[in-house]
Order: sequence, then structure tokens, then C-alpha cells
Amino acid sequence: MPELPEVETVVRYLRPRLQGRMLQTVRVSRHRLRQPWRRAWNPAVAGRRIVQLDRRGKWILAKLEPAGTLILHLGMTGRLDVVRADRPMLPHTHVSFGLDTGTEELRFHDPRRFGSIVYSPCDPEAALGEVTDPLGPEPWDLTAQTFHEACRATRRAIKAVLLDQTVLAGVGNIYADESLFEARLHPARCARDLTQAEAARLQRAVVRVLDRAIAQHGSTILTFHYGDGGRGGYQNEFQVYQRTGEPCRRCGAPVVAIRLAGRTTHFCPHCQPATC
DNA sequence: ATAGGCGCCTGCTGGC
DNA sequence: TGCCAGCAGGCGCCTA
Repeated sequence: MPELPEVETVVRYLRPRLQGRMLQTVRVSRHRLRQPWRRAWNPAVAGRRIVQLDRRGKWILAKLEPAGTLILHLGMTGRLDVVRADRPMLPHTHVSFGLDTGTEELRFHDPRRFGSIVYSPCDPEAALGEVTDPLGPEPWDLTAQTFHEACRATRRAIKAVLLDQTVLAGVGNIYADESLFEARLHPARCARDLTQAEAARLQRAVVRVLDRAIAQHGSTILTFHYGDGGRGGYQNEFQVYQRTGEPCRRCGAPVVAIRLAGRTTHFCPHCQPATC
């Protein structure tokens, strides 16, 4: 579910509620999350304090004291919330941390269990390296030249490159489609055929789309929520995503959906021509 | 070596 | 009205 803007929204919500607080207790459901085989869940997290909460791509990093890091990923349907401890436990709540006062809990809820929570004794940067391939830069830090070089180095479609977290971190299916529309590039264009100017245009489009989405607290389609009922608003500004058959907001031509890189891909065949 | 497909899960929806 | 196939914002692994 959540891509960079949704994860950023969750982190901004959680940061003031978690930074400085002690994880007193840990309760784990018997269901496995995405990556427990990489590193067994370590209840030794109890007694450690969250001193810093950050986002990197779609990953959430909680730096602990005196040492260690919790690395969290929301997968498709993951949700993190700080709630009063006497609130009833929702079904599919897989991890629950008692917070220092004992009156509140941090709960991880994830029906599809594609999300993960992993503990590492290392600092955040090294901990992230243990659970995923090296992430590319945040989209704001990606230079047009680096992006163009990454495009020239592959025969994949440009959309597949946008989804590749080792090229740039944080873009998923929604924002790939929206960014390609913004840049007026066909998603199936061979990445190595992009000119330097087109690569630069696309990088700027990604940043513009993500900035607007973050300002709207992300997109809520079915399940994305943050805090107590908070919902994103960017779904109301989608240009192509999930608008198959509806008129393009720019030219009126019907939006088309194809299958690309294993994902449903939406674009306007008029505004995003297949050729240069 | 690269790139595409599948598997992992549950829940919702649209078409019959 | 009800059922069920298909699809959904994720990523890692396997294979061709």
C-alpha cells in the first residue's frame, strides 16, 4: 500500500508520539510477518528507548538507546498506531509495544502480512543494509545525470526503473504512473532511449508529484490511514491511476490500462506517446 | 547477468 | 441475491 508519501505521513504523525519513549513490553502474534527468517524477532527490544524516528524510501527506522534499530515496512496493508492500551485489539494486530507510561501502546496491524518489523543491534544505516539491497537516493537527492546514467544502463521499460528501489527510493505503482503522466512519457518507453532532457524532466516530475502527495498526506484508496482516522487526500488528484476509461484531465482522451513490470499501469495514450 | 514471473496473504469488488 | 475469480499501494526469490 504505502509508498513514500504515505510512509512520510505516518512518520510525521508518529515522530512526536514516539521519540523519547521507552518500549517497555513487546507482544507478538503467532503469525509470521514478511521477513522473520532473516533475523529472529528479538524481545530484547523491551527496555530500549526510541531516540529518533526516520524514513528512508518506504522504510521506517527507529533508532534505539542504548543501542539497536527497529526497521519497519508497511508492505501493502500495514498500519502503525499509538493507541490507549485499553482499546480493543483489532484483528490482524501482529506486534504491540507497551509504551513507558503503560497507558498507551504502539501497535502494528497488517491483514496481508506483507509488512515487516525487524530488530537489529546495529545503527539504522547498517540495520537497513541487513534487510534490503542498498537503496538509491531519495528522489529529491537524485541528480538528473545519475538518473540518466541508470536509465542508459538497462533495457527495461522506464516504469520498471522508477519502481526499482536501488535506483531511487520510495516510488511505487501509484506515483510511478502519476509521475510518468506529469513528465508526458510513455511507461513502456525503453529506459535507455530517454534523452538527458527527458530523464531530467522525469526526475523533476517525480519530485513534484511526491511533494504534492505529501502535502495531501498521501493517498487513501482502501486501507491507508494514519493516526486516529486520518486519511490521505491525493487520490482526489490522480490524473491516471485507477482512472481507466475516464477522460484524461488534460486532453480528454480515455485513460488506458496495460500490464507492465507485473503491475497494472495507467497512462494517457495521447499525452504520453509511445515514441520520442 | 538481467528481467520477468511467481509467491506470499487477506479482503473487497465486479461480473455472472 | 450469492458466489467466486481476479485484483490490490509491497518485495524477495527463482528461472529462463
